[in-house]
Amino acid sequence: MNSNITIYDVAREAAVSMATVSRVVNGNPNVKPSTRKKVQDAIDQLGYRPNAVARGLASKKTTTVGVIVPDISNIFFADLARGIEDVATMYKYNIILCNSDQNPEKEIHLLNTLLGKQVDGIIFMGGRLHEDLVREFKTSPVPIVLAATLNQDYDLPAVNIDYESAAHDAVKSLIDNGHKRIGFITGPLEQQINGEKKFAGYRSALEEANLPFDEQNVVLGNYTYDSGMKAMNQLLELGDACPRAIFAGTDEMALGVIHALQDAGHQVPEDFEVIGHDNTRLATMIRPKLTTVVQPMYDIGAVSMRLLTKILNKEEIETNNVTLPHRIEQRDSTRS
Amino acid sequence: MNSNITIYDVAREAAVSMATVSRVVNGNPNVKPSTRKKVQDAIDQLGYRPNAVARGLASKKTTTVGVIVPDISNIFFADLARGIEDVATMYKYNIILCNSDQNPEKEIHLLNTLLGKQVDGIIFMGGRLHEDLVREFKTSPVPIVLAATLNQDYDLPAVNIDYESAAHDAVKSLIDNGHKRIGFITGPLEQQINGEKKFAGYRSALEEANLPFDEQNVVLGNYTYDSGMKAMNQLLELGDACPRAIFAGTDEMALGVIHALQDAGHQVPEDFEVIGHDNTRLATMIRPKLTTVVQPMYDIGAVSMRLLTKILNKEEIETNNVTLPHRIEQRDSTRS
DNA sequence: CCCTCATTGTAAAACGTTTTCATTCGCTAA
DNA sequence: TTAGCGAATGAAAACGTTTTACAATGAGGG
Repeated sequence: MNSNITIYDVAREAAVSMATVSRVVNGNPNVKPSTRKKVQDAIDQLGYRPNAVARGLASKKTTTVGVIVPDISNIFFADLARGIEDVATMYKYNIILCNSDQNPEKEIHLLNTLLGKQVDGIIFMGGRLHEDLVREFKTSPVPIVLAATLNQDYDLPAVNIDYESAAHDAVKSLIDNGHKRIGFITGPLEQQINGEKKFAGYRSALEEANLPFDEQNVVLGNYTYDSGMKAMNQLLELGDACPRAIFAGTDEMALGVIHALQDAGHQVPEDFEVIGHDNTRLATMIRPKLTTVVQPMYDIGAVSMRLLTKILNKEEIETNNVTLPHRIEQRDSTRS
Repeated sequence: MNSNITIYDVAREAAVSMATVSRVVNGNPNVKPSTRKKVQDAIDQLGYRPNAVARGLASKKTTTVGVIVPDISNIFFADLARGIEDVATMYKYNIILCNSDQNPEKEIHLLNTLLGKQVDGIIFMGGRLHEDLVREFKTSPVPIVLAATLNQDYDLPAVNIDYESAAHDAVKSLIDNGHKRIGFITGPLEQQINGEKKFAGYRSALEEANLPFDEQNVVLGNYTYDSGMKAMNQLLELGDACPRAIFAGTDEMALGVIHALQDAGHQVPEDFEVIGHDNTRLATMIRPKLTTVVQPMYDIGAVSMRLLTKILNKEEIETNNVTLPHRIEQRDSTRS
């Protein structure tokens, strides 16, 4: 257990060279079984624990990957992180976790810190990729994969779902239920996923059904419960023109929407239908249970990490840009 | 930006020795301003980025701490992690995050992995401390602090709230509202916090009010929403003997309780009063909003990390065992 | 003008591994 | 018997820092 036992002590104890000890520790097959045993015994007896830092210096591999997320206390990113961690563990990697708060300067700073720590790779998640960041990514000495994050040119490894088509499907399901006016509560438009993809999906579904686009049906939030409530209340002020079907960009906002409606004396789904996005655990913790687009965050995390290991192991890779399937989970906040 | 620039390259570029470069990088004052500038220029021009692994080997400090939590995807631990990370950043540490799933073998394995990686310290959270683990903790070469985790002998650094008194207060508030029978839905009793502390608080509040303890009013759950529903439904089967006031061990279970009641056609707080524990974000995402004991997870994380830095810096420490204040947040699931 | 001492810089030894290359050993085949 | 060969082992050089011990330089006091 003592931590000042070095490979050299083991070598002396087992009467071999440190190279041989190293071979045993690393499972190198070129060791005679009898010496292997001798060394293993010495290791057990001394309680030797290899120093990963020294190992990292000598081998230039740290078996550690950096993970940058906006905010781990958000259930959404926490799920992602768990997916990453699980497959990291599977491949014997550890995770250095960092919160960026979506702050571009902090993102760059964190990237540099991680590179300084010689991580073997990085998984990044953020709403918007500042061009400085992309430049740094492209010159990075270690591979970087984007999780649930789009980059303009699709030239970085990334794992996403098809946000446009997901939004399209959600809005279409509302239209199919007979709605002519659909409310859309989304996150900041400068984030590509909201501003381009989800928004495009919303519009294309309207167009497809020959419904007019009306700017006042679109309200911006910041992903939170409160912003969802606020957005819905704003919509409610439209009076008769208020859409009776709402597509919210996150589950948390959808909960806010539902509660805003209930607080105003409306029934969901009888008077208003609402559909969320992400399928976090929250979705089943509300009455009525929330119909939502499932974005499999855990899977995105897991697949991102798997993709990273493939790159690290130089395995054959079909595509750098993987798109995971989405679907709509029908629950009780919409009429089926 | 190139990562194969070493301190030696900088030294050559600036025409000084590597020791001087090291001094500049580490802010050692014994460097003439003019040389400092010369070195800094070389660093900037070459895009030198110190290798933290080499630094760690030479200095025996990695500015990295390990964090072991049961499951980061649980909103509760995620909050804790954020608290830890924030003050870690403040003190220039990074976090290696690990999920233990409360599995004793995994906990020991993770501990050893972290020690192998030469972390400067560890923050641990887990429901139950297996004695093997405690033994390892006590012989650890680096300091370990427990976050929201009790250990039998209170001889390890730890940050908690007074769970017994918190539970007592919660139950008492229910009694003060006129209830004679109080339901208690808690987590696994082998976890000290549930089995000893919260339970003791529950009983002492009853005793204080001269109310009888009735075993059938206590139901075990596993912290989740579903287990909360199930537990409440079990209580409901008591018919007329069913307690009309419930103290749930976590917010998530409390949500389950409320929904179980509502699904059965009861009104909260008119027919039943419910009080939760933790004050996670969930508490305000339900109707009625949840009255709950606030256990400040973010603060516990932050204070744990601060305590760890104090130990690492050998700062003066009042007490190894800090108890943070708790309080009850009155909302709408109880009558005030 | 010499001596001493503080200041600044240098050289080199850690730190604990992995890895390269050479060497030894034990056999087999000639 | 011995040359030849592959497998097993060892010696020592990296890896990129920090740190220690010391040398050189320069300033100030006598």
